[in-house]
Amino acid sequence: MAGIEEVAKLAGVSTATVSRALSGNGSVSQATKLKVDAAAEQLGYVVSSNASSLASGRTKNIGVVVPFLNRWFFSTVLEGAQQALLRDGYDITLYNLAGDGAERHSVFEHFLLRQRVDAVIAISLELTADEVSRLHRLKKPLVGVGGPIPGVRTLAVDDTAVARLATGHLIALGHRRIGHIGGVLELDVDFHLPSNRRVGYESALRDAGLDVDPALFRPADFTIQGGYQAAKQLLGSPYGRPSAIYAASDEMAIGAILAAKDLGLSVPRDVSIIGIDDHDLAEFFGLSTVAQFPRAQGEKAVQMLMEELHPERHDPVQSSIALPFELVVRSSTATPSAE
Amino acid sequence: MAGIEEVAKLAGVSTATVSRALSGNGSVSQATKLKVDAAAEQLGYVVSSNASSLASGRTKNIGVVVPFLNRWFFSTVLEGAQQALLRDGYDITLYNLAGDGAERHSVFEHFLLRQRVDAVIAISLELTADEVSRLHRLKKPLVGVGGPIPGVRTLAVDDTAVARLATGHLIALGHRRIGHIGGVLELDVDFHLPSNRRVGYESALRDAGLDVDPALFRPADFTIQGGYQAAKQLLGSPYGRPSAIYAASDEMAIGAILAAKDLGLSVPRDVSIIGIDDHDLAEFFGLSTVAQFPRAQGEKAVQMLMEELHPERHDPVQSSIALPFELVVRSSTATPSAE
DNA sequence: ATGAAAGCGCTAACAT
DNA sequence: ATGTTAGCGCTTTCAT
Repeated sequence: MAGIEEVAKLAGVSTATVSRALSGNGSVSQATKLKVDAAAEQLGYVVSSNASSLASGRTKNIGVVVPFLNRWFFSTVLEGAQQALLRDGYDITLYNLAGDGAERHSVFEHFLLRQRVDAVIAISLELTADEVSRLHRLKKPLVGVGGPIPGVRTLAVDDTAVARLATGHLIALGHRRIGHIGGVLELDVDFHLPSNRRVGYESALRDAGLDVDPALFRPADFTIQGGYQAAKQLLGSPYGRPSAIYAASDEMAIGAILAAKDLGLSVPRDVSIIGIDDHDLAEFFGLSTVAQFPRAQGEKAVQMLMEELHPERHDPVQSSIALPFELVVRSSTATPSAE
Repeated sequence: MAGIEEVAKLAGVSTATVSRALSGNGSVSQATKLKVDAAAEQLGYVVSSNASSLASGRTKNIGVVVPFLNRWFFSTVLEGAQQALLRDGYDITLYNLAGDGAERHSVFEHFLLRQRVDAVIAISLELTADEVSRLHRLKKPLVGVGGPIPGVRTLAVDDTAVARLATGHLIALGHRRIGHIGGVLELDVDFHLPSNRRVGYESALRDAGLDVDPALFRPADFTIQGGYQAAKQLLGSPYGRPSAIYAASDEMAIGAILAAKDLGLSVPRDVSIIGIDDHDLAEFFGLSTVAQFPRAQGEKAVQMLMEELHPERHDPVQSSIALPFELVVRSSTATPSAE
């Protein structure tokens, strides 16, 4: 393990100059920079992040906190963030809050606060006021993705508008009885999106002069399984069967498609189905959906943090950003067939 | 940010004693330990990981390298590892090698070597000899999960045996024409499992005195989509249609189930299908499979690293471990129907 | 543009 | 069992 001193010796300069040359902070002549780079290269020198962090107070490391890893949305945001950070020379330290409150507590008490990170990205996590204020007190920039955190800059699609768009699509096709598979309320206190996605649905119905029928709502857990079961119940009833279903996530929508098939119903002839997300599998299932772009969300979160961490290098921070979303019509939605 | 000095002052001891009391290294009387703990608690003191790492040479941080994040196997291993590490007070720094070689190169050149980690877990990644030797030179323990790395302790199920078990199950049911959906060879140089899973299939066939018919093999990319397309081709042919399909992953097997349905074939009456993994969705689809336990694999990888990092605290290292796997019979496999 | 030197906040000998 | 002290390997003033 070559140290900075050896590089300095080989390049014939002081360690201070090596540090400046390699980090880009402070001015170094073109000529010496070249010498230093060559020496570092030759020795295979890599800075010790610990020594560097200790001396500078910067860790070049971002903490990312997620509630789950094995869900498409989270892992995709994470991937986007990771790639953006890699470009800026940052590492990611991952905190997975799956599990009980004890785990969560320990993450905050002992891990995040260890000064191992320069900033934190919280994905779909509603942090408590206490957790937020601790981070603030440490002057760690914090940005949320996909879930509103009070007092924190958050990157999230307008869930109500998204829901209205999905529902509106069905209404525009002529559907009048539109079922909704939404989130379980008890589950996932961290999510507000289930209720927002329901609010948008209801407002779209009302705007179209349609009644909101509570019998047409089924809660589920955002999984394919959950969507399947909810859809079976919705579609099983011979009387009030909806001609269309709007599910609050693509995974649940896919479950609904499978349920319809198993009931012998044809999609979209007998029932139209739309989801939200544009999940990897949506295309395969021909699922109409409202796309959000989690990978881009991850990248944008990084960009926001970089602006806070390096104000000099960036244009002024835009405090609030409207995230894009987009209706994607595939083959799971169509005009309702004549009764 | 309270420092160790303030804690020492408050507790009325030296910083060395605080360090010992809090870390558990070195001996401290019960009484002073209590005092120190109280003082630290009162001040909200948390050690600076950088200062600690710099002084001790230990980072309490493990690097985890994965090729993808949004695949069930990887994220599940990662989750298992994360949870195990949390218990031991370790953080995870995540390196995602998705993307091109440049990214991979930069991960190794500049990230892993920054001395930010005490050890590395490589998931389903075949590291080059050069990459391995660099890690070795740095004396960083390295363990692989799910993919064989030459010269490195690897945790992996015996893929050949697993494949033989899956195929054997079909043979035992009486199937004679057994198709196989396996990995694309060009894709994923990092995986050897596709070929091992094919070798096991072929050897099971031969053991049973059955011919290996190359027409019954289709490559796919380990996704549901890929499995669907491969299965359509396998099942579409009216002549040589296999009575059973063994897919090298559950995701591909699920694709095969969907393909069978779309072709109007009933599973398992017209065709039996088995996969490998015991994916989250396997139960939902009634998929018979050979379960491996990725979460446990992640935990075990951590355990191995801990044994290397803290030999004193652990029983002697078992160098090689046979990982468990288990046939799970659900409703996608059955005796072939009479011709 | 470059160098000298004082820390960054801890840990680990070494003493006692 | 506890204190003293010398670093760990850098970055960053402050000079020049």
